[in-house]
Amino acid sequence: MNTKIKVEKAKSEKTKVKKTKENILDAAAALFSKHGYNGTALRDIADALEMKAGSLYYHFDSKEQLVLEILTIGLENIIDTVIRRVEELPENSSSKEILVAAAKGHLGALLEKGDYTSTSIRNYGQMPVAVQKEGRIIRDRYESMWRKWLVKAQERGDIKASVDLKILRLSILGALNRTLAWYSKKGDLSIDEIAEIQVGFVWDGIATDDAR
Amino acid sequence: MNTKIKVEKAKSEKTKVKKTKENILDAAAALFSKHGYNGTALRDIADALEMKAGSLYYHFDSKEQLVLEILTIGLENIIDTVIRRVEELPENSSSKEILVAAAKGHLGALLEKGDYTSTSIRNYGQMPVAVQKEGRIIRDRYESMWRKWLVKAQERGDIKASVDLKILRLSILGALNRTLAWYSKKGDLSIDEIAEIQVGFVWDGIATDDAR
DNA sequence: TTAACTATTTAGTCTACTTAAAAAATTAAA
DNA sequence: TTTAATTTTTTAAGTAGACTAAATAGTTAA
Repeated sequence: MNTKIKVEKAKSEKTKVKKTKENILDAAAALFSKHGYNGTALRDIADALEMKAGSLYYHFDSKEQLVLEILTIGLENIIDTVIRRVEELPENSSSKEILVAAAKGHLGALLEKGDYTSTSIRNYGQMPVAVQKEGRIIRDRYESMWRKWLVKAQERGDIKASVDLKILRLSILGALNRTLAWYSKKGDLSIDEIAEIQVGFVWDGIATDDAR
Repeated sequence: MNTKIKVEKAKSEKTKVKKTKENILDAAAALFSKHGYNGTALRDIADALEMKAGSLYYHFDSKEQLVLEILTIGLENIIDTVIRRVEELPENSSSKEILVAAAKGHLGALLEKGDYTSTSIRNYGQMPVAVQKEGRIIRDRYESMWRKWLVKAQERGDIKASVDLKILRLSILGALNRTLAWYSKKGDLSIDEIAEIQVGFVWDGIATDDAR
């Protein structure tokens, strides 16, 4: 078989087909983000690209698979952002600094990234159950990063030995994710400030010395 | 006009019509809870009651309105449970005790109530946007109860003056709601214990004295 | 018994996802 | 360049599910 030519062909094809697929993903992400999963018909996506709805099926098996790809890209995006923020820290950073950096990355990705991330988070609940299940796999990978940071902090003696790290992790992420529901750019607090405040609550506690 | 008779008639009708409507709500809540909003066809609901799908429209204007009624009942359920738990406390309870009781009520309603509550929470994201918007009105009423408790605690000097109560409230509820995603009856912790732990994190803080 | 009202069914419309076959466009080979 | 093969898009029809209007059945009041 003429492998050389085959590879050449594959390469030139790829750039073209891939481009179309990318365009579809972009248009879909933008529409899902604005009108939700159920509020966006394949027709709408096709219209935005001056195609017919049926044509989308050459590139995707179903609407479900289409949104799954968007979800995956969006979630990877969050993971990358958080990792970067933590890696940017100096070597000798404190446990609290690491958690704050991770929280800032998490909120930043959630609140100010583009259509893919926003579709992934805001419309997660609307997606078909099968898609949500796939998303959970990526999320688990993400959460294990947090698990690592928390274990390290406890081993260092910075987090009380009595603290249940699993519940802690889920509490922190639950609190951070909830921010999506109320954050507004017009508010007087920046995303970084909100992250710092939320980690601060759980790190230092909110009670006065009298009340403990 | 013969008002007397009209009222009489209305009364006897009501019990009968209301019964049918109630049956529809019950069947729908059970199915939504199990298969989700989009995963449940009106056909399925009608089948469960040995009716035809079209008949449902005599009792409800739309699928949307049907799920809205279920959502409302479920949310009211949570509010009632939380209020009851807090009112059961002795007069002189501490701020922390009040918050813990509210958290227990919140988690209890979320995790162990019936189909209405579980539909309201688990499928909230799947519901039509208009329904979610309605739900938000009730949720706001609920959150203002929390606001009240927190303000009181801060006025008493039990919560640090520097704490932003709005962010605190949203953090706590975010953390509690997230429990729905991971709680399992088979776990070794009871619902009350989880509530106590989560409030404990934010009340006392997780850091060791060394790390602050 | 009849008239009015209540409740349910039937039959069909509409929208949106999906599929299969046909057509068009592109690429490779002769 | 022409032909053949392959890729991509469109067309047209199929299906499912929400919804509607008209017909029918059942119930209550006079």
